[in-house]
Amino acid sequence: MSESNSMKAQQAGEGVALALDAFLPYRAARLATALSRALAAQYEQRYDISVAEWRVLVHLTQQTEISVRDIFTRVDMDRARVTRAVQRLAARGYVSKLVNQDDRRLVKLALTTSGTALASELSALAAGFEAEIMAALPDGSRDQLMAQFDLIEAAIDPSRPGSE
Amino acid sequence: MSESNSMKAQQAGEGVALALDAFLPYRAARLATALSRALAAQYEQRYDISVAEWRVLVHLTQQTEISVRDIFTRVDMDRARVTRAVQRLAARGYVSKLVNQDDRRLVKLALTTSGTALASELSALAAGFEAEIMAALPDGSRDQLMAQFDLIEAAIDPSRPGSE
DNA sequence: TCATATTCATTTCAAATGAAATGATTGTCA
DNA sequence: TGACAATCATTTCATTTGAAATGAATATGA
Repeated sequence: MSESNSMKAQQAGEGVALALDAFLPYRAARLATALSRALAAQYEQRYDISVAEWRVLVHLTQQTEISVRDIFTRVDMDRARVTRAVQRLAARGYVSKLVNQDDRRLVKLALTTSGTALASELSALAAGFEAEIMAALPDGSRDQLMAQFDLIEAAIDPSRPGSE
Repeated sequence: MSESNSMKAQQAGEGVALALDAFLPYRAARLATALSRALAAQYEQRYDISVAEWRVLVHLTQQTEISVRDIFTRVDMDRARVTRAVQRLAARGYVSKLVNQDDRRLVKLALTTSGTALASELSALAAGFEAEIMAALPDGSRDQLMAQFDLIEAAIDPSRPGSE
């Protein structure tokens, strides 16, 4: 209320003022947390499921008879985080956990019947959530976004080239 | 040893298999952590700066004489997280922390001389990092991405309409 | 075959996180 | 004016996180 507005941008470091609002890593982080929070708000209380658990469930929807390692390499979570998410899901009967008899170090995860049902509900919820957002974007935006994301990820880590 | 492999994909939930690799919230989260990690790898050890500290520094580059609240509302961090980042930065002499005399509940943050220097180095580093990535994308991708991000954020939270 | 290295999943432990409590200050309104 | 509500920064405390340690199983190589 009394700051002389003449010295507003004085200290701003001359030439090197990074435009934070147009800085990709910052914007990507902001976008991701906004999406994650909004989506989680729809299932966290209703189903008492955490983000990590959600990811494991949905991943098991895609491939079953899978190990902890398969998940955390593919889903970008810590090994410990996956282990703990699986523990909670198994304790509640959504996921079955058997020892892989071909390699007894590995765990063989799969959805149970109720886990399959839950995953279906969650998937439908998620698809609806995303559809609402996508409706605000021009046609073809999803493909465009995914293509751009692929390129960026490839540029960051050349050893993880797009597919597989 | 006992699972008949004839029941491989049986459990996969029929119709509702969400395509995780094309699911926006998941891809945004993956992208954001990949970017954050790759960037942080460039400054964390070299300057001993955390992600939260980096954000506060860069934010102070844009506007000075600012409060904790100004930062955490704009930069999408917890109040406590901002407070702690500021504490560490102040302890190392990068940020000055004064009481705002017009409203003594508020804190008046600003970069010190060495803080300005550090922020400049970090900004240059970040700009270079981003430029490398952007070089892998078609021209105009940044504007396109930012426009799409704006639309998505607006769709998520209509009360936070793009600018301001 | 046996010793060693490697690969998993899990656990441990210290650090980070965030929701709620606290203390200090300012705003509101009777 | 004075009581009460609201706002701000910080602290507290319980939970979450992830790096490293652990234990179990398999691979490798002498």
